[in-house]
Amino acid sequence: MSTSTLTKEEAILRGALQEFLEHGYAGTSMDKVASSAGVSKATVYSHFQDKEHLFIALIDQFTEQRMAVFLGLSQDSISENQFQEANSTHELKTGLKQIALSMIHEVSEDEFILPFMRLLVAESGRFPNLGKTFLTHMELRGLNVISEYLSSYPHLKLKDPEAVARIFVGSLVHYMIVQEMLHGKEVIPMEPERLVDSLVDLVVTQAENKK
Amino acid sequence: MSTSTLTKEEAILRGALQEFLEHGYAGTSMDKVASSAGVSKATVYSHFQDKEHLFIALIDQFTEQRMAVFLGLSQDSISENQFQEANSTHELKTGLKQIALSMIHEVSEDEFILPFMRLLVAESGRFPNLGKTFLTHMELRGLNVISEYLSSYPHLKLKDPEAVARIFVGSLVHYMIVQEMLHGKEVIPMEPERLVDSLVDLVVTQAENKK
DNA sequence: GTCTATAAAGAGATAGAC
DNA sequence: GTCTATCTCTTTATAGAC
Repeated sequence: MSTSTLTKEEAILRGALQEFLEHGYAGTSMDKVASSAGVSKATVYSHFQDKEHLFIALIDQFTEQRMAVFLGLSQDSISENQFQEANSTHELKTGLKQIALSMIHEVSEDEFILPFMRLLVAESGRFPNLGKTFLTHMELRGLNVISEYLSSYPHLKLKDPEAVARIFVGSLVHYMIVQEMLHGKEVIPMEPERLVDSLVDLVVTQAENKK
Repeated sequence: MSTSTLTKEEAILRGALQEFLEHGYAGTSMDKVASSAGVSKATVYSHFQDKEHLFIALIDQFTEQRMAVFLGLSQDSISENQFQEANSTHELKTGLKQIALSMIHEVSEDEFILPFMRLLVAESGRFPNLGKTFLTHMELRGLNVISEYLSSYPHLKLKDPEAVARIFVGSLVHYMIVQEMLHGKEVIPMEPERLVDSLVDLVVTQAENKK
């Protein structure tokens, strides 16, 4: 899909994405959005009531897009792991490790995710629905994927798979917030494998011992 | 310490704290800082070069203050738990649970921590030193406290206590980000005890099984 | 140091021509 | 729908009096 086929509205949303992700809500001017989109400011206002509506429309669109991508990915992850259904703890470990590393990989590959999360955290105080929408559409789905994956292994009799899913996802998200968003790589470095190995160990070890 | 004994500079920093925490960096005007501090704008500029320097000075001061409080707290936590040095896994569980719950409690008690973390995440892209300072002065210390606490229990032969400390702290921080900052309480609720119990179980269970 | 007043630039939003 | 030009208010920052 080339730039020349963009409608004005798509161009505006694309320009808005770039500006809002880079400068935040208050730090973004409608002038910059317009010039980044290659249209006039009046055109922006002919498509979107005001700055706030543009912002919300942008976040909604972005969340929806990412959700589609994410759903595709998690489908893949599940089916990749489902043909290994011999359910040894070794395979569970491999599966969990793969899921964790691919989560980390996906975030470092995608140039938009980190600034988007930054914006989400920054503005969910003033725009509470931003956080809620993200959580119900993205986070909850991610938690369910992990939770069901954990529950599907009979050896792993977890008391509370939903809570463990939060721990699993939370450890990884926090790791990325610290390492990437707060520049922890430079001041408190830790290789992804170290975190992931310990995480998978904590979740799976008890199953090994009960064997 | 009453308001009347504040120097102008202290008053400015206090006003700046309120405004920046509530409206973010770009969303805060020097006019509002001045009026919130009860001084004129020119006075603000006589103490601080410009908005950026004021902001950085504020964050540094706040980080230093909190660090002092935090160091006091973690001293307490450690000594509270050190007289229980009979090191049964039951006591380890109790100690970890207490640490986790007091972390969560502390955050919900303190009206400044959440907005501060929001601001930190929001602005550490444009001000990388914000994140780095926070991590070296606060996060790293917190991780070390947990890490040393974990290492101090002989039954718990963790391969990598530092990584486990990240998982421990990360799960809790992520939980608070989701529940409090992104308003997860209202859309994907989960009681603190559920998370903490599972977390402590994951960390300690393997020690129980090796007993 | 501290104030009032103001300069100079940038912001959100709209009018009016095409 | 789309543009240029503009209105109006707010912003950062400073000049000058006390």
